Amino acid sequence: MEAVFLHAELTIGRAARAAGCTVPTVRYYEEIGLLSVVNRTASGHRVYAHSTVEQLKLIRRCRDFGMAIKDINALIAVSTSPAECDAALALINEHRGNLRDRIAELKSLERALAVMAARCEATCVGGAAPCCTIYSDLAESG
Amino acid sequence: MEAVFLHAELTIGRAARAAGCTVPTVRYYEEIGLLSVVNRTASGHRVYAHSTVEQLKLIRRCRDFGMAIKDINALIAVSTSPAECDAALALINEHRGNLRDRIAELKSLERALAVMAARCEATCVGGAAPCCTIYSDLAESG
DNA sequence: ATACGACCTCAAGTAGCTTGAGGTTCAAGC
DNA sequence: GCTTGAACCTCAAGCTACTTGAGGTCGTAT
Repeated sequence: MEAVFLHAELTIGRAARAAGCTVPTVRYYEEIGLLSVVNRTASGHRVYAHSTVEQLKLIRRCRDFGMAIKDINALIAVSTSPAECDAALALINEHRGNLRDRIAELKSLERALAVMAARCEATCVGGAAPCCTIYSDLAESG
Repeated sequence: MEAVFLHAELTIGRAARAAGCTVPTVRYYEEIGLLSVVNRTASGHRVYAHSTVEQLKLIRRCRDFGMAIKDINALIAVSTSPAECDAALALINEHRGNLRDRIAELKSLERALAVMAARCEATCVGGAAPCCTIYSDLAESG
């Protein structure tokens, strides 16, 4: 008897692979209540229905988007009440704003580092100036 | 006697403000050995010399740049051996690469979210479509 | 029969701090 | 000289989002 798992039901390992995360991560999501508690085989192994795997994929995708778990919980919460499209859209747009802010921040950091590297290369020619500009640049507010 | 602290020596509160972080953070840096152990007054209050405050500023600036503490430790380590400009520059450039990768990643996420939001606005006109596209978009691999 | 991978639970570790409890010390005003 | 309130002290625990490890069971292929 090997057909214990129907085509739509997966072990935790296969569910994790389908969602692109690790097995302990899946168990962790269940533990904190982000993923609904799943059925078990007689021996205690978890069995994942197709819909649960979809839920897991959604969670992973949101995490990959940099969303915090509490925000994903909020998104899932509004998804359970039908036609709460406005709320979902608002959450998505809020997160877009966060992303844009973070991108701008990182860009300015990268520019500052580029300036520092260029100054070092110009000043510490030969690679052995004891007065390397990098440390003084780092210590300055900028 | 109020001139216990010379003009170059600061309390932990002033040092933290100078570096733009909190007091517990400064103590934490000392605890983990990132910041050197400082002198104390007779009553046990920490006293920060100008050079220590500069070191703290450097640490905070690197953290603001998104560098991990172990990387900052490496940078400080090369800074103690004179003329290790090459090593410092290599660390900086490595971090620039990390930053650029992260920026590209976030940009693609933002684009994907923008597409999702646009699709929702186009499909769920009126804000109450029960078939909102956001959830199916999120569940898809993208 | 035996090996081996995949599964199980529970506990602790990770980064980089923050927060809280409970108690001194300092500087200023009266 | 006394009191108030801010700033300091230590130690411990909490936070996010997981990962890692120990020690054991289950499933299946040979």
